Amino acid sequence: MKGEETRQTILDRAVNLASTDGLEGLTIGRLADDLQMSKSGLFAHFGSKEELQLATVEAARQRFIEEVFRPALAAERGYPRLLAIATSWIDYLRRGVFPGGCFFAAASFEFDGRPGAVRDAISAAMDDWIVALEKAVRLAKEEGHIDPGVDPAQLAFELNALFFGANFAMQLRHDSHALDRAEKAIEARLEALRVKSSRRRPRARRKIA
Amino acid sequence: MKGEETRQTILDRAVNLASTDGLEGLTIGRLADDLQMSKSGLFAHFGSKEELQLATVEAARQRFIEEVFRPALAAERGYPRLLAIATSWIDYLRRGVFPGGCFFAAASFEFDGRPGAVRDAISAAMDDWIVALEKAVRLAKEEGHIDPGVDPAQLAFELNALFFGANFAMQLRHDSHALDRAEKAIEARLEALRVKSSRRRPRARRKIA
DNA sequence: GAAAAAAACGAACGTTCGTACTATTTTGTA
DNA sequence: TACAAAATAGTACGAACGTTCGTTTTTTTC
Repeated sequence: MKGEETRQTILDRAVNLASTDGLEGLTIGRLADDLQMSKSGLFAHFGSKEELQLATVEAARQRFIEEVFRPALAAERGYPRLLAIATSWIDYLRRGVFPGGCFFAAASFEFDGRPGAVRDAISAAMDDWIVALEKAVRLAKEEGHIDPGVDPAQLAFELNALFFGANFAMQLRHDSHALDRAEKAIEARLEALRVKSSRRRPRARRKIA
Repeated sequence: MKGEETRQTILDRAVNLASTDGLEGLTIGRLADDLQMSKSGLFAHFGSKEELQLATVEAARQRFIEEVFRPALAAERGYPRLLAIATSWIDYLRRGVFPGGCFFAAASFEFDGRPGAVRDAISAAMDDWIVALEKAVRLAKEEGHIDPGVDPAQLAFELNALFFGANFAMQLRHDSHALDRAEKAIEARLEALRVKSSRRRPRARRKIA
């Protein structure tokens, strides 16, 4: 059982390293040096560079879910949860959960041009995330909390774009207002769609444009 | 004068390669093979990998200005030009000016975690771009075309975020609606800020929040 | 068209990459 | 505590990395 423990330690470090230097910049030799273990010993845990990368993506996914998604699920379904997810994302960047900013933002832009299993894994993870965002929007609609005319895919697209914009402004430009700007934009966008009615309208049906 | 010509050929190819594989993934050997010239012959043009990367960033910047910014300057100052810049960006992605999507989106996320001259160059280029966006917003305000309460930095941030979001959805997710969504979001955002008055109000003064 | 300058080449350097083997140490269990 | 199994280390490999150097080819200039 020692193996699994070591594996987790390796992946923890790998995720951090990859978030700053990229999944390609993540190298077995450097990772081993960093953890003060032998290249071959580390290598044996994964069998190939690609497997290490895949495991790293999965580990990052777990961390992301734990740090961003799970906490937001505590908020009650509908508008509160939608807002909670968005602010949770901003907060996750603020807390510096990954030292290089958002792991998946970096990974997405690094691998969007190359084929292969790693790219597929990143793509699948991001699909899950976007779908989760869309679902949150849909639930808010069904609860009658937001304008029934809202297109979940469109709103999810815009929210996700603001996340990337925040990551960019913070990490590359060191813009200290980056998170404030993103928060402001998100809140304005969501607030504008909000239905003020005190009457609940669950099961609202309407085909979106 | 043959040298300069070759240099340009190299950089053209380098920019394309880097837009898909990244500036670190761009390797002198592969680039030389690609152009059917010797590693050393190519190398001599730049003297170091870093200089090649810097020259590549600069070449990409020229291309970006030529393909995105310059055409938009044809639109008359104020709201039309602001909208032109935004739609020009979308169109530049649609035309596939860089084979791997937006060069600067990729470069920004690749280098936002590493120090050095290359990162600085990318950062400077993006600064110019953001400042240009802000200026377009400011001019639209001064022309009285949009709500005088608009914060140029905030709006530039949001527009840029939508660009990145479009690039992400298109390149990684192969979402065929990516550009439509971005366009829709941009137009909605700008249209909402628009001042419908037929009366021109140049020199509108108002401190923004 | 000869001489000078610039550009491109080919081979080799030392280093690091991912990976393959075998040996050694550590761990869990009978 | 002995023994099997699992985990880690050590060594070596071929390939590719960025870089250097001396030579050859091409271009420019007089």
